[in-house]
Amino acid sequence: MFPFTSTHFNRETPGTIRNGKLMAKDDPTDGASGGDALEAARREKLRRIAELGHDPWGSRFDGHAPIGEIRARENEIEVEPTGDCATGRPPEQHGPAIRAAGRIVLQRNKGKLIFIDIRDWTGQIQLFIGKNQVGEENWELAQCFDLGDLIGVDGELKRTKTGELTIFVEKLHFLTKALATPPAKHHGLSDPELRQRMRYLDLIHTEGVLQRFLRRTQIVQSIRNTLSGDRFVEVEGPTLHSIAGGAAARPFTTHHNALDIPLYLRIALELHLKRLLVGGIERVYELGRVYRNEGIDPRHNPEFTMLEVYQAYGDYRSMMDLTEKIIVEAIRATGQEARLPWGDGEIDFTPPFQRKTYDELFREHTGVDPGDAAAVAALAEKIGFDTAGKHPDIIRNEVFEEKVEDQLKGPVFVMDYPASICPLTKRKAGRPEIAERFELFIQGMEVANAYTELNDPDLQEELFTRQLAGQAEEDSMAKMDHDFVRALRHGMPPAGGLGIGIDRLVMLLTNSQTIREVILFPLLRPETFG
RNA sequence: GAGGAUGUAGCUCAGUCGGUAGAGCAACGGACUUUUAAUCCGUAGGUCUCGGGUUCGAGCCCCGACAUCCUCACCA
Repeated sequence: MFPFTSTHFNRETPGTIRNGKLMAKDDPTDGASGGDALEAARREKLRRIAELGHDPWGSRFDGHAPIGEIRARENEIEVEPTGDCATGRPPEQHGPAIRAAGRIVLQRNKGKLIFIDIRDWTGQIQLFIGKNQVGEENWELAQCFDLGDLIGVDGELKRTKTGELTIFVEKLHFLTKALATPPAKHHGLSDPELRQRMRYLDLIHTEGVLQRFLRRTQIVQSIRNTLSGDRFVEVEGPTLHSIAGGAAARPFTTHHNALDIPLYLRIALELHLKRLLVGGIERVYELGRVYRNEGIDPRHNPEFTMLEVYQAYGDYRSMMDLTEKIIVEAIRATGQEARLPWGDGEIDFTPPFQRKTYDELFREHTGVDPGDAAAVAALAEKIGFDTAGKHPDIIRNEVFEEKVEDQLKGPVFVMDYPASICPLTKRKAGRPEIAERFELFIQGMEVANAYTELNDPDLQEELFTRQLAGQAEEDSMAKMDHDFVRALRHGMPPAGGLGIGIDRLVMLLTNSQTIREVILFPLLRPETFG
């Protein structure tokens, strides 16, 4: 039995019901503003649903098939050649018995006949509800349906006269009332702010959004599969750091009460994963959230998902092969081919990706010899950079970021960076000014960053110190991580390490031009209610 | 942090020169048993983001605030 009486659900419905219809005299919309009137009408129907003996908030509903699977049973419909085109009477059909559940997204009332489209996360299908076919009880219940309600149905899968695959309903189940009005049925939500704040509505009503986020899941799952297939193990490092290291970024700060110490949300996974290399976990990765207290734009969100992988006895070339494999497999996992659409154009992910050196690309895009410090400085001045007192590598890199990176449509591995801007990277044998590092650029975006990891504790300590000298004192990231250096003193195997920005990779693999399209709940200022 | 754009009904959007606030969808009432953006008739729905100012009169002009978007800055 349903222990529900109207009073459980009736907040304060100003209208009254006679003969099941709202009487104009006591119209709940009377004097109410638009939104309130819409909700009042829905609450009134909710009350009637309870009166009819149904729980407006539903309960467990077993045995229903995903709509996508139901649609695939179309070929089970048998048609007997008894149709009569002249009278419009459809031919006799026999289809499989179906139980489905979903949200009402379209409704067309046609006298003693209602067509409803319900949707679940696998698809959408039409329902046929005829007054004479479903009986009085079901028909009364159907009068209480609004767009957005969740219902279940039992019926037979057949086709209408126009050939539309349809569940001819025999019994209705009420699963959940929607008190709020959904967006316009064909325009959906277009206000980007509403789409982000009310992602639940965006997922239901904006074309392609649900598919995009499911595809994100496929990509992440594929990455785990690829790594696991290569015998990498996944671990979980701490997200609360007393020293936020492994990258240069401003951290979020917080505080632990019992220990009474300041803490930082992690800005990278690197330093703890390398400690695990020391500890003998020879192939290790973490796929998790990092936090950087910096600006927000179409390519940056304050919290984002990072993959970092470390492989003992590898180097940055092993990481290049792995990066390519991870991306190619991810594309396959989403059911796509190597040439992916991107805006008006496309990106060709056919391996092998281009591999070019930093110097090569510098020369190519600036026409200046990267080894000619004076010429590079002159170019920097021309662009408008302040070069006074700066290390030539820093100047060169500023020019590289300004003039080269945007041009790298890629995918292209940029190899062999100036050592002085890579404090965690091993130097090339015999060429201490070059670091064994690559970054993968696609559409001007840095998607991956990898090193042959520096495992010389003395050099690491020196580079930390040198880095500190150039940092502002209040910059909390600029702290020597003594424990990390101590770990290196116990011997970290030569290794390759890789970081991939998952959100950016998902952008590229889902043709999404902003990072907020691939993050379910991007950071927004809190909304003020009331 | 700087500059620009936007903010009107639940949703999507018009709103001319400063002169009574508009449409579609959704809602409510009515007709309709093969519709599919159903159709048709009728009704109702507004703190024009918020606060000041100018004006006889402001959705519109001016100032400020708030939010979002874009560009730039920041970002190993």
